[in-house]
Amino acid sequence: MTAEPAGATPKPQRYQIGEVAERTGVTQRTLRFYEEKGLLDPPERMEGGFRLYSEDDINRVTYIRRLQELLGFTLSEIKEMVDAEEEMQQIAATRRPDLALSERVERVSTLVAALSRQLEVIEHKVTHLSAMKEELSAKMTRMQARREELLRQIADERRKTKA
Amino acid sequence: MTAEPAGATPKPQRYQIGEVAERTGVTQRTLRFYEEKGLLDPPERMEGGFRLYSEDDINRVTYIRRLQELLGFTLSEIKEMVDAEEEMQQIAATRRPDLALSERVERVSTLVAALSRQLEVIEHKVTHLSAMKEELSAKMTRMQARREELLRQIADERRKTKA
DNA sequence: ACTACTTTGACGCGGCGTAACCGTAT
DNA sequence: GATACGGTTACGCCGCGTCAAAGTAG
Repeated sequence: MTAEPAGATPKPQRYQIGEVAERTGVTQRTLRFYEEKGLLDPPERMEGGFRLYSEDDINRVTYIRRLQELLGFTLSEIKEMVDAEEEMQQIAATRRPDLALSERVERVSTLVAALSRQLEVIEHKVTHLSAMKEELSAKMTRMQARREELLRQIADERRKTKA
Repeated sequence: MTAEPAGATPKPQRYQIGEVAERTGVTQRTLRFYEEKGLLDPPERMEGGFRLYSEDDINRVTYIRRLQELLGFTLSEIKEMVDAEEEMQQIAATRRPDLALSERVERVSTLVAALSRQLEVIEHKVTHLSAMKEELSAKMTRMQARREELLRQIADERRKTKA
């Protein structure tokens, strides 16, 4: 019986901190640290106190890491962003679509602002990286040529010594 | 007479730490710190002890910063790279091209290795950034649509109230 | 003699790494 | 009950930011 009884909540998969660390590529220390700083909200625990993370938690971690490593945002900047995102989802889940219409516009707007900030950073980085790439590959070819030249000189040297 | 007397060394431009900081976009603290860590070699000083940087020093700083910010290398990784680069230039300048031929091949090789490492990182970053960009712009359009929708709802609301 | 700039300390902070010591899972 | 894994606490490191107190440049 792997099928769910109709109407039952399909018991959601949970992961211990070690597996989450492996899958996300961060250390356990980092996971606890993010929690401490409010970037991850406190996960469930089992009886003995072991943390149990959900898939959503994992996605959040990879999201945080990308903002950090690829875009270079600080953790406090990232916190603002994930907070905004979270508020959004709560609003989307709430079934009182009325009452706070202008509020909701506000949230969406701040989220759009955050997204466009991120997009700007990305484009900035991509252009600079491309320029750097050109430069480096040019230098690379020069160096390889130089290396060839030196190797030829060494070969000549050896022939002389033989003769 | 702005022309150089024949054979005279055209007095090289030097800059104080403040100007260097401005031009490179780092703080004075950072410049002193890089020097302390051996990333910049100690610049000249004037009588009273003020640092005097050359154009080469400035280029080095911007080079360091790009490796840091765009590629995400640590300062110790960067130190290895600039050290290799420096050795190369010394070898290129030295007018005893013989004697250390195999040595020179070694240096060039390590430099090529460093360059290809950098290129790898660049390509890795560019692909991930592009993917992220697609994702974000998709989300962006969704959010903007949502915003429009909400604004329309608000307009409707107002018409009702009026009526 | 003024003002702007620079010097060397020294402490602080963000973002974790790394034990240490103890409790939990299986 | 042995072995692997996780919990908290605490100190350390990197890459600087930020005074503070004193000296130099022009």
